[in-house]
Amino acid sequence: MPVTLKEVAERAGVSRSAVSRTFTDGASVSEKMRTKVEKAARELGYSPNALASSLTTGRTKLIGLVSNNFHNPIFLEVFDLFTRGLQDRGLRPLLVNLTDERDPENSVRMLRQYSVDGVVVASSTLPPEFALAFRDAGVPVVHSFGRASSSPKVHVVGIDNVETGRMAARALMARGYKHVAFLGGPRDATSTQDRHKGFVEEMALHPDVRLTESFAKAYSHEAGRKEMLRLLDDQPAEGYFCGDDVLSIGVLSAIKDKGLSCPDDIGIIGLNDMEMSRWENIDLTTIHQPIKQIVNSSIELMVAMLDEPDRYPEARIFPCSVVERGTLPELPA
Amino acid sequence: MPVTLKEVAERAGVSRSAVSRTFTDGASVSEKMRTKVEKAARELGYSPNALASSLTTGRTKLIGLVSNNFHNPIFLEVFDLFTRGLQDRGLRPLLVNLTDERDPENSVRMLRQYSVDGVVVASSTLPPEFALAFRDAGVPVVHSFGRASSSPKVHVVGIDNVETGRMAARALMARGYKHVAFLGGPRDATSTQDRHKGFVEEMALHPDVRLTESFAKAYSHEAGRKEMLRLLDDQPAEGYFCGDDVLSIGVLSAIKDKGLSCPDDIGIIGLNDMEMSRWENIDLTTIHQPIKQIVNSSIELMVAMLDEPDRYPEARIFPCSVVERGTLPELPA
DNA sequence: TTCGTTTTTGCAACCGGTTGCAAAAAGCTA
DNA sequence: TAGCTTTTTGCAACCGGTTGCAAAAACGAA
Repeated sequence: MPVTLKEVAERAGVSRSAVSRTFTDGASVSEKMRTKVEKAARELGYSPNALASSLTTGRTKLIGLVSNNFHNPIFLEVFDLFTRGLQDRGLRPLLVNLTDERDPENSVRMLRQYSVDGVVVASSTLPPEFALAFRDAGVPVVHSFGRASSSPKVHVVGIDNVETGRMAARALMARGYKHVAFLGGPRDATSTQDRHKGFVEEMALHPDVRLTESFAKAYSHEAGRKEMLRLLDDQPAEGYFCGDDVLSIGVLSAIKDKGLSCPDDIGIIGLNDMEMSRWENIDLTTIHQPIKQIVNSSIELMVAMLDEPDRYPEARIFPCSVVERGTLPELPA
Repeated sequence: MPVTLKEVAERAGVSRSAVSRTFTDGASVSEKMRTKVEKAARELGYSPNALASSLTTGRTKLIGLVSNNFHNPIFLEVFDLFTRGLQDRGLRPLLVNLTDERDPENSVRMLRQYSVDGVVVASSTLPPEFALAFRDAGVPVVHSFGRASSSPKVHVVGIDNVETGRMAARALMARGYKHVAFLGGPRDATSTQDRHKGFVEEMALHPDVRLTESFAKAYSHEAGRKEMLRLLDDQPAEGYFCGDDVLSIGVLSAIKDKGLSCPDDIGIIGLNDMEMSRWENIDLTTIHQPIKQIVNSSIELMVAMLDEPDRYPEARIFPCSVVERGTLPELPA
């Protein structure tokens, strides 16, 4: 059983308020009082109960961190950045795994029971309704890796997925391919839809080039591999823009399995530039998504919202860029 | 601002206790009262404040999930299993990232401020002092993937790392190698020490076989790759037991880089059998660590401890087994 | 219908803190 | 040293719940 304020007060021979004040910064306490209380606290090994104080202050410093894809290694990087960034600001992440959860209300209720100060939805595949549900419940929310609507209802930090689609198309066109393909992530994810849109738009400028399209069931290795194995049975394209990196790696695995080689037989460009894509035995050409900036910006936004809950929603969009590696042929000079 | 108990009580025209009771199971409430209160609660959109109730019950249902390696993909699997398993039991994981944290006291203080009901230390590299510090603070603790001491001070769930070392040695010996090597993880991790011990012990039975040893700085791709590149400049062994899977993959990358091939020039066996090792373009021969069982058992143990805090500490050890894949030559028939 | 039992309900105190307010102490000026 | 300000301190109420206890209500038996 932990030491309480009252015990410290008794030992120091002062009132409970005095103890409370020495532990709240900005409160008025004399130097003499402070040292006396701190001494007693140290001797007793006291540290204040954050949850009890939240009752009166209305602040728990708890932030819900909501995600749904625990099979995509990029989220390990995302969790690392979020946990450290939040910790550095004295906030604590309450991790929520929404795999298999379809009802936003459910998660809202759960996080509200814990009076989280805010919620970060970190996912490009969760429908916008989740972020909205939190907003409607009066909880500050940031949707990281979400879609930047033109009239955003919630704060969004991420990238312009339509533009990345165009970028990928241009990268493939630069190779002179005559048949390219879009192999997207799950159809209902806004990120997939936007990347698809941009890709198709850009390809419309090249009516002579054949374009095929398909979609994997998830942003995962297995889904990418399965879909590609299917495609390879038919008439595969020369170059593929894959939904994301982990999906790309699944695709690479399928290509290798069929005895084909990348980039000689088939070229691949992914999206994310996760750590693994840099590994020399993967060496994936991909579009860099600045996740560090996105996460840090999300955290800053969250912190700002804690002081200003009705802050006007904004979209923060970070530019991406192609990282040339080994899964597309070298560019002609 | 959320609805409170009091408001529900007023609307239903009953006492606050009555409302409280309808939301605590096992409490005595008449059917009539229950429906009346539930109606009012529904209309107001009330859900009880878990933190406030924790004040009197002494239970927050918050579990600290402590880890320090966010660069090893296996931990994404571990987080997935933990978050889901805890959620299923009505518990909530408070994620703590201990990268760069050297002082156990610090993390203890932090988690105590949030009155977590228990702590799971999920790491094979954190020194036992961390788990001990929690225990000494009177917080139920399970060390998952920790070392099973003969006189355990805290609950440990994991594998017999010494035995895995022996296993790996036998697997390499079965290939008839005359020069094998141990390429461990960080020297100060108990898991590294134990795997090393077992490996050396088993190799002592083969005095004719040359044995070399080295250690990478972390269980990470980069560390494995760096160390292997260094080793390859000298006189490499024929077969390597690598600290874990992600390290193995780093090693594979180094091998490929030097124009060598695996398993023809050099054989590799890892440890963990993480999802990625099954990927066809990695196809790592490795020792399977039953992480699903370990995680679930850890959770069960934690749940048991919540009811029985002074439960006598036990070690739960799960057997491992070699998974034959593509990075060791096929076994002679 | 009455009386003893059992169940249901409300009161009030408490969990571990915070905070507005007024009294007490300290500081300053003359 | 008196008189006025400013700072420090303690009191007491409150945050949103829970719970032991006793009163009230419902039940059952005679």
